[in-house]
Amino acid sequence: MTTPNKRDDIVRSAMELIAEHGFHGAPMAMVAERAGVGAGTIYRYFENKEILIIEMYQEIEAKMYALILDGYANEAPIRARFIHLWTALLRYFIQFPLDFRYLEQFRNSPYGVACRRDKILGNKVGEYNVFRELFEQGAAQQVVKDLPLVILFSLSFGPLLAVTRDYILGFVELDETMIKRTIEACWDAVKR
Amino acid sequence: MTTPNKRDDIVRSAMELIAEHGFHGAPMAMVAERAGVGAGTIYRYFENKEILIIEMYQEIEAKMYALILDGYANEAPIRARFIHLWTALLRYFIQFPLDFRYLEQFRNSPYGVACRRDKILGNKVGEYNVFRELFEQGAAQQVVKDLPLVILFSLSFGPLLAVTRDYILGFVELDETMIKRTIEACWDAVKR
DNA sequence: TATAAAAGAATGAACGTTCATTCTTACTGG
DNA sequence: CCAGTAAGAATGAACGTTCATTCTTTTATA
Repeated sequence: MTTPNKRDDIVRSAMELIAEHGFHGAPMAMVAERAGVGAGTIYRYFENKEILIIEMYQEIEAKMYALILDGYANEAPIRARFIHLWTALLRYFIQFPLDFRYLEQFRNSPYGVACRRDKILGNKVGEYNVFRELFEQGAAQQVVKDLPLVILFSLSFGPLLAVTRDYILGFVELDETMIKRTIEACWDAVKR
Repeated sequence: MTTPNKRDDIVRSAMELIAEHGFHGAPMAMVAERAGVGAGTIYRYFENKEILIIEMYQEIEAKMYALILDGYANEAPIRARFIHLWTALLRYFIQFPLDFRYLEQFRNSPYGVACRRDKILGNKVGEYNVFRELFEQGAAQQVVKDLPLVILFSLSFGPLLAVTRDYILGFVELDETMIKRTIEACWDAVKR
């Protein structure tokens, strides 16, 4: 009975449980039960829990990039591009809070740290990265602060993620103007 | 054999393990071994693991407040007070990276979220809070952005914590000028 | 010797993973 | 069109391990 969506059921189930209760609050048995499959079935689709976790992250990342790059104008001014990307990101998180919470769990796990270490210290120079490109051009045009790339990332993503977190935890409401002003504050942190 | 520092040994051991490997990477048996005590001994000092975790958080918080309030001038201008507090906080994290990593683990745990929820929604109006006072006065004097308190917190702590995290993970170096410019960028995010 | 403290072996619950088995589907020759 | 059979997807009980906590024994102190 190979329904084509059995894998998707497992992913959705694991995602909900992990986003809400963390990796250790999502035992495979519970993932299986919620997905409506047998415990062993998961292992037909994913070699083990770690691989399930990493593949889920990669799927979210791909989905996220597709969304924020939609309508992105490569030749627009730095500030406009920044506003576009950060706004799209915040909207994405608002629309898919489960994705955000999963990413947060991932970020704070050994997998996430290792992943980030690779990206930063690995010096994948060939690899294309919208964010890096944006900041490098911004530095060249002297419209963003003259600081290391890593710090520019932290200064601009830090507040965005913190606000998103508070919104998703129900600590604050975000209407259109609040979104706009939050993104502008993120820009203020990096603009020269 | 009541050495007076047995409790401290347990706390230090638990702190190191939790900071480095998370709550689930710090089994009680390992905490005991590193502290040089028997597994059962821990339960003479702490009722259970959860209470150990929470008490450790409270100890760090107290230590942190003592440090950042040292030399804090209540009547100084908003910006100067902001710089003082954020700089002291960053220096504290740099000096005690274990404390920072423990706090991060705690923040991302159910304990930490519940704790924060209490502080924000509990409306502990009577409770004194330097940060809230600073932002409220800043808003009154129109030197900080007219945004909800929660968002001002996120905008200013978000980048600080993100940069600290990158420093502690070894992704970036922080000399005196870099510290100064990072704090100023945090200020830029909230200043009007 | 009596009492409190410390130790670490014992316990039971919970976990990720495996595997013998069952069930479903696809394919075959008549 | 229909048995009959092979292939492989799905299952869930069972396993070995790990964990927090408890219990019994040993040790130190008074």
